[in-house]
Amino acid sequence: MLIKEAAVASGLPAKTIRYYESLGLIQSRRAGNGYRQYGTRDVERMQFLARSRTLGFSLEECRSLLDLYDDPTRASASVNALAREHLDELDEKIRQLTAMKQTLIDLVSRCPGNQSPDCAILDSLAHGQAKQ
Amino acid sequence: MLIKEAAVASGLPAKTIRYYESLGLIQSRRAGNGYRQYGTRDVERMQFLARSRTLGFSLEECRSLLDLYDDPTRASASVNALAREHLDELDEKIRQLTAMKQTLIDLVSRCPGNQSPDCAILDSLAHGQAKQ
DNA sequence: GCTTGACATTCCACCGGCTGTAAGCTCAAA
DNA sequence: TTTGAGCTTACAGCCGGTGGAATGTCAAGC
Repeated sequence: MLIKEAAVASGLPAKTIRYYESLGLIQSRRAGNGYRQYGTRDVERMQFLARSRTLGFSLEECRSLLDLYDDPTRASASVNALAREHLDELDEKIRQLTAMKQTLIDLVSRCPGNQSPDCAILDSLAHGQAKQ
Repeated sequence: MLIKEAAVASGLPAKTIRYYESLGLIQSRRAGNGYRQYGTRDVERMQFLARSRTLGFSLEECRSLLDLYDDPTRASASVNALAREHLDELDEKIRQLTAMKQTLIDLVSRCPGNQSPDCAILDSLAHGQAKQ
């Protein structure tokens, strides 16, 4: 199949498939006219990448996951460790975003939100009085 | 004061101060030798930006916040609306990351994490069986 | 046979928010 | 006078794509 069909089948934009190939995450055969040609295995690989990205793995992590997937002698402990590390990264991001959110909720609650110029949000940004 | 002192005082790296100036978020006077010279007001502006960034506002949102800060005829409702929009963005990001986290927790719990190659994480990435 | 339109190709630029590096200028201290 | 720190500009790179230009290929319709 051609790239567009593979794109539809995998959920990755054609542009992204070419980009992933340039990074060595995907290979392709070429037809006589230079067009990329894909089979079921290729689409499965694309879906693997799409799902990994959906879980927030970086492309380098995706590369490691694909390497493990391709290696029949892998230990599931390796995959597990990679996933746990990513879980830690997710936790840290969630923690940071939640801290931002809480501070902002507090500020918004103390800003009258009317026609007056007085605003706890700007005061806090200007003078660092995030709390009280 | 010179850029390094302003950097220490504001918490922004000197490089970032120059970058913000290139975007028009900060202005600077120049001494005869071409060196940037900053005063207390400039450092306060940098701190304003640093705090806004800490809360996750984009640089364009920071620009709007600074514009409002500079405008004595502003309505706090404008600031409030900007903050609430950002709060929505934060909520959405947290929601996505939490969804990733939950899926990953589930997968990790079903991966033995031993020397065997069988792994629920890879199975799920390969065949989409995220649940069960 | 010719045109049209939907595909395909490569290559380069851009997004945000910096960060690193290189080449060169300025200045105070030893 | 020379060193070394600090300043300047300009360009490249990071991540994960996305957009666009210029060009090539192919099947269908006239």
